[in-house]
Amino acid sequence: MPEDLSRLLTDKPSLLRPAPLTLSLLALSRTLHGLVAEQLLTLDLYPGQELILMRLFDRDDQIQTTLQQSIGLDHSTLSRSIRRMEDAGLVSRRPDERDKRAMIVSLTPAGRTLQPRLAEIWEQLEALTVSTLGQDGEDGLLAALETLERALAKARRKSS
Amino acid sequence: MPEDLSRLLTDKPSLLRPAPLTLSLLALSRTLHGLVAEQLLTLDLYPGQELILMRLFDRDDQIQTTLQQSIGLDHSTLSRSIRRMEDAGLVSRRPDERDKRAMIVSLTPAGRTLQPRLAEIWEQLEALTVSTLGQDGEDGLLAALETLERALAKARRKSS
DNA sequence: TTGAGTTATGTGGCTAGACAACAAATACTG
DNA sequence: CAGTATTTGTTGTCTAGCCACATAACTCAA
Repeated sequence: MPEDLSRLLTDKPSLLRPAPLTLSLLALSRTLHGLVAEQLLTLDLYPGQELILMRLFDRDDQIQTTLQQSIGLDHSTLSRSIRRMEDAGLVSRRPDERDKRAMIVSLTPAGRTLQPRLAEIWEQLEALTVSTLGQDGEDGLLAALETLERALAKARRKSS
Repeated sequence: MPEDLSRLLTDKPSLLRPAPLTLSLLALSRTLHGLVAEQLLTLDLYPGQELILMRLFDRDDQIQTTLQQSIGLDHSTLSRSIRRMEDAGLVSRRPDERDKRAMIVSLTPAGRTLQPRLAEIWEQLEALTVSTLGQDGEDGLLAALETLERALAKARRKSS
């Protein structure tokens, strides 16, 4: 194994050195995404599919567009993801009787099976972060993250 | 415009309610990614390409594998991204004389042009986050994020 | 020197995600 | 009521990113 691994990890691009917070956020974002993807793969899920499942856990039999709006991804992304989840046997689709354009997405028993296992993943992640930071540090971080998220979301809306 | 937008935004999946920190991190991660992608697109860059450019800004004429190791993406991802950047005229590639397997990636003048514009994007992002949090809150958040990132990276290494 | 192992890169195939174009059904409006 | 506009969903095409496999070149040891 390369013993200069730590050197590589701390070797950050100099363009990002004047932006330490942005750099940290980007690094954390990437690591988190990889970690989540890794955990989801143990359930044969791909990133993004868990968002659909969690919405259906809360309320089953939803119109595709309703799911799309609550999740915030593009409708074309949802269309394809849901089709793959249908192929995988996690959800089923049927046309709405009243609005023949709409498709109602429902959980299958196999899809519902994933609920406790998904909950376990989030529990483990939360336990890991909380134990890393300590309960006190966690509260402050949580507030800061939420403030930041709102500000960034606002900034994104403005520029679009 | 839908006036229940705020309701939708605060309508979080109940599975993630017991994991508020994880939820915040995921939400922030997604928003940040979208915001960065949006900014990069103004430079005709796609997410991930800026990582390659920043490494080349720091040190030009790098072997592809060296770039890959410092960035941490899969070599196949780098291979394709660099080829597209070559097509776009941002970098050039030539085989190494000594090691005929290796490809040396170099910035073109057009690629170097992006350095100040990329720096500007990071500056704006940093200014946005700092102004949102305040200088004091920023320091604490920065420390927490770095601690978290290390812990998550470690957790990911362990499980793989 | 010859042959096995390693390394550097590329390619095929899968996923997510965005945008654009389109069809079908519904809603609205003159 | 007829025609237009909006909504819903699908598909095509681009990007990133991963894994698995293949190829060429280098390294090292017998």
